[in-house]
Amino acid sequence: MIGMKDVKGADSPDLTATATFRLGTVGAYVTDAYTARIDALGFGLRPKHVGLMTVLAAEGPGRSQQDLARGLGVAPSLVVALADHLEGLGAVRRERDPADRRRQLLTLTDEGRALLARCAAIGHELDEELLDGVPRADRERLHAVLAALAGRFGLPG
Amino acid sequence: MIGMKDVKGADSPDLTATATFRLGTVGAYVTDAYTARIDALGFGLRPKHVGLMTVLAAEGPGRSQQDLARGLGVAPSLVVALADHLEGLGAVRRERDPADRRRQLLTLTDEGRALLARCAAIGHELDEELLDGVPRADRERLHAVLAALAGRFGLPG
DNA sequence: GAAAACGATTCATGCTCTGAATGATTCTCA
DNA sequence: TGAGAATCATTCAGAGCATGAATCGTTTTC
Repeated sequence: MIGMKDVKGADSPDLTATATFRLGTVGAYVTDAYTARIDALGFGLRPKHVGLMTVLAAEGPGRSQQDLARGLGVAPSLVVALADHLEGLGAVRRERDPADRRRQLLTLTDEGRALLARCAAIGHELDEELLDGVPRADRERLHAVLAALAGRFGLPG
Repeated sequence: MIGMKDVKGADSPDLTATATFRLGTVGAYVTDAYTARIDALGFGLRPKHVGLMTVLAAEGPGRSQQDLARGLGVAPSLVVALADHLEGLGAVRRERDPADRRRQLLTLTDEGRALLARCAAIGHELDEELLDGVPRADRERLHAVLAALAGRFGLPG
């Protein structure tokens, strides 16, 4: 039976054998699951809100919205909406930069840090469920490769 | 300096340390890159079109649109639009099931197979570029883990 | 043979995101 | 110094993708 599926012609390249395909489908699935979890918190949070808080926590306080937009890879106008919502939750503070009053400096508040911590905890819970049964060595290698790729692509984190 | 970042309180759980976060961001990045490539083909193809062709190729001809919708995890009405477009390209054939004339049986044409092959080739090219420099052993392990997860989640492929 | 169930299709709508236009502030440099 | 270019945040209209309800034809059930 070996080779039977090739009877009709040359071996067709299999898309499902690519990392591109697997990363895309698995990534979308995981993101959907995560979206549902943070939505259940009831604060109207979407992954991009968490992303914004994450870069805010990572790159220290006092980033302009322009910086954030670049860091997140989104349009500046979207950062406005994200920041509006987070500000409404008290998770983020907006202050005009005294040195350049065009800029809005965003800072994560203590409440924001607490909220981000909850979102991070949800991520860890989800990891446990999704990767249940995957050997620790495999998990670590997966994480190492993904982190390396993220760094190469200039992704946040 | 060790532990300095914890000065202000308990060690905050780090979202960027989760597979959830990494799979989400890296997956979205890779999907964007792939979307741009297949778009450059000029056939108006989006990842879901390729997904539809992929399950059609994998699960043999003669699937109803209802089946496909379940397999892809999308609403049946979306399959209509996807199939419309692919039919317009000559990549897919629509035939009423003689045994149940409510059903539309979708079949990948030879042209469809050729188109899918091109899309798969693009995926492999992208793999080469994105994973350039990643050791073969790591690539294989990455793929194995992702394939296992995809199977567990019931994803196509 | 009537009613319920099922499949495909259309359509209106929601959601996310973008890019252009606007207003305020700062920078450039003649 | 002062006029025009550049920069930042914001608003707003609109594109694009996906969904769910309504509809029509077909089949199943009893």
